[in-house]
Amino acid sequence: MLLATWNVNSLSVRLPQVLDWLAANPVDVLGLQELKLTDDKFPQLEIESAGYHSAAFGQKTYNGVALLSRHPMRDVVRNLPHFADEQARVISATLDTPQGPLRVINAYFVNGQAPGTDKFAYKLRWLAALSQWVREQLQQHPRLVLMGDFNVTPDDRDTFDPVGLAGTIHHTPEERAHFQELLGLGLHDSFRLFEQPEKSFSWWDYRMLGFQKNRGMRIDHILISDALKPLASACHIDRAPRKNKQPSDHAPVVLTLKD
DNA sequence: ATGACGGTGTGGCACCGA
Repeated sequence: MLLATWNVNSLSVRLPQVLDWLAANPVDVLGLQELKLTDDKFPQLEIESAGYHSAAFGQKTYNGVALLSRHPMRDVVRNLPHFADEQARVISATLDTPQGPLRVINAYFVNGQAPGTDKFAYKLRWLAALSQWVREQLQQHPRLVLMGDFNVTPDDRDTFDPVGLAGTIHHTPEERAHFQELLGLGLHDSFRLFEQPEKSFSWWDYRMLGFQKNRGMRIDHILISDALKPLASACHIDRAPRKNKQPSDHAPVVLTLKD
């Protein structure tokens, strides 16, 4: 069973790449972020033709998330129930897989701009609300996955310049403490369950030849619950789509679970 | 210190992302 997350930075622009990628990588579940389109413009038919059920939660211009699944989905929840938010950032659903139900939370975490800004304060409030939601969901769904664009580097290993970028956005102690809090709920960073190449990143700046110089960050993650941890057999970042013409600035992260 | 690149919306640019 394969699960993946990918910030596509506009699904309108990236749909052909998503369909190509799914044809080459027929994952069971794909969480998408930054759709940047409203639900009436969501390409449900094209995705269905590729063999996927879908549930979308979009908005105009910014944000927007969706879950694509080869297995039927139910109990879809949009955004964080106890956190009023104008921004479409979270979609949760239960997938009925042959191995049993799997709860998947797919999120586009707040960027936060810079410490000390209103956006950063919003990020910290949003992170606290997310933790509460994940805590509740874990109580009901032991087989749980939290995937998405976290906009947090968990560790100094996860950034190209840990010294120069120390304390800047995506690298602050507050953001990393929230990441640890998620792990403390009983989740595991599936990427770090396996040996990985040094300087493994999932995002690279479009500017200044970021990808070519591997000046990136690992900010896209797939966290899995205690019950799923023994089933994880591999996790990798697929850099291939970043080499496409008109790429997203993010690359997909792919997790393999044993059946 | 700033902008660099790319997407959107709307407009001749500004805003946002990370």
